Amino acid sequence: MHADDVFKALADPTRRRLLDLLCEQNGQTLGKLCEHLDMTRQSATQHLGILEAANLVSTVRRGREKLHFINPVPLHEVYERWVRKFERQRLSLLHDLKQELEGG
Amino acid sequence: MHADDVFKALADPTRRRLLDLLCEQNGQTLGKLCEHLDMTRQSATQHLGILEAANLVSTVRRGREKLHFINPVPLHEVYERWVRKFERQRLSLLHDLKQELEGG
DNA sequence: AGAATATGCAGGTAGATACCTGCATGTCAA
DNA sequence: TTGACATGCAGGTATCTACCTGCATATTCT
Repeated sequence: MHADDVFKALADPTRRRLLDLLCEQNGQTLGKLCEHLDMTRQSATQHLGILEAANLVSTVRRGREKLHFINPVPLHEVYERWVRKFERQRLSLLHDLKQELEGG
Repeated sequence: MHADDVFKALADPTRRRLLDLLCEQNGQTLGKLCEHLDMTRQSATQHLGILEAANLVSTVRRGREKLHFINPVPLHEVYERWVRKFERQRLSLLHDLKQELEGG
């Protein structure tokens, strides 16, 4: 897994919006997704390409259309590997700061 | 909460490394953190500034030193608001793709 | 076949980003 | 007070990024 690609892909609000749109209705075409975005089709294509490179979106060609599907696996892996560590130590990390602020 | 700041802050590998370093030992100074990074102190300062702006790191001055502490709260909020939605639908989202691939 | 539709590809540009160097400020300790 | 130490601040630059326009290709429908 390439954590950097996933994080970079998530860093852009348009790409998070695309994931949201696909979450509402999975398997949408490029044109359909563009209806909800305030930019040219070509720009949206680039964003979808980045999501695809990060393996967050998988595509299937159907005739002249290209269907886009969310792949939730990388998100899950990123969470497991990067976020849960901080979650586990959440209270103790806050405790460290609190103690310092109190002059510990 | 400013989700965009948090995601952008997490998009850089150096900044994720800084969070890791603070997770290992919370409350480190700038100089201490720099020992583990292959860049100038000034560059590291910028990264820490971005983490602080995203509220992922809180700082406390102690004399001429500046102590850095992780704040795990924004990470938790981002997870709750952005990741769990996909988690909940994980299996059904994969199901959509599988069905399309099988010619559904 | 020919028109309409859906997407692909090749540049071009303004602004953001991640580095850097150089110098200034503030704090501690002898 | 003075030297050493820790950090702050002001630019400067190369690269990346996100957008655009223009044109090409592929598929469907009449």
